[in-house]
Amino acid sequence: MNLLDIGEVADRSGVAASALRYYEELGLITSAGRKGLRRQFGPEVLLQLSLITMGKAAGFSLQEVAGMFGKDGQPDLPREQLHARADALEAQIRELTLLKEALRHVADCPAPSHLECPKFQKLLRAGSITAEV
Amino acid sequence: MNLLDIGEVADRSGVAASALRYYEELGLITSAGRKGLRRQFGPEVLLQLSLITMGKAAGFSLQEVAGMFGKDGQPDLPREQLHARADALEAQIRELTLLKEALRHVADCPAPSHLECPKFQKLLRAGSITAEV
DNA sequence: TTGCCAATTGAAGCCAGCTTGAGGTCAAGG
DNA sequence: CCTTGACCTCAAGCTGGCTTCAATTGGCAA
Repeated sequence: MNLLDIGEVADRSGVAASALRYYEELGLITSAGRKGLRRQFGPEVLLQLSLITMGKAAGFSLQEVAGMFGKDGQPDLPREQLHARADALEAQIRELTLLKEALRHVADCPAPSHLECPKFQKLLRAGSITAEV
Repeated sequence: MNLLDIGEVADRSGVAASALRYYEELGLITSAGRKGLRRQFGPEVLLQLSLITMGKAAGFSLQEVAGMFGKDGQPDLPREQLHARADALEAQIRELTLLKEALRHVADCPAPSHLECPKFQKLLRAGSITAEV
């Protein structure tokens, strides 16, 4: 059988064994059984972990990610939520882009105080989050 | 004088007063002085807070934000490092863009199991985040 | 059979980033 | 002058996502 020890899964997925146990506790993954005390994982867990890792990177909490999987690890995805999250990602990407431009500006603009440089202020104000200054 | 009470700053910036005190403790912002016990903030703090908020939204820790922009929005870093930072941001933006596309795909793809959809797998593998499956 | 070493458990600890609470101060308005 | 309420400090608490620890079990190679 191609069942995997937790250490094997940890190595292959890059997720720490302790984290795997934690995920199992939360119900994000399931072990196929035990050999003695030891959990044995089926190979599909690796793909599930990719999804989990991706979901985390996308800004979902583990609870939210858990909500995206049916009991059998089949994704059961709430379209609306996904689009909402994609929108949030887009917003974050915009922020990152602004930040990037701000950094480049600061690196290149010879003005003594950037906070007073109109170009810089414009960048700041472009953030949706920005206070009304 | 146009100095601001902490409550005023909180209102205008949308950042809670307790958070402002915390930021000051960390050295991210500075109060211009005190009136009795009360901190008085100069108006430039609002711009600084924009920067901080933007950095946070972009996923940086407060320490990192502090490193990018010192007080006054003056960077503590030499040009070269700033550009390196900006490059790193660009990479991060590419990652997030992939992620975003993966999310949209999942939201819209009618395949019964995304894990088996080749398009999806390709997206997964495009991310550096993915385990070697 | 023995011994090693990976895996097990439950509880506790850790970090960031604040928030909350208790108890105290003080500037301004009536 | 007195009250009010916004502010102060310091310490403790909270959430999420793990990690670490101590004590124990048991699979597998020799």
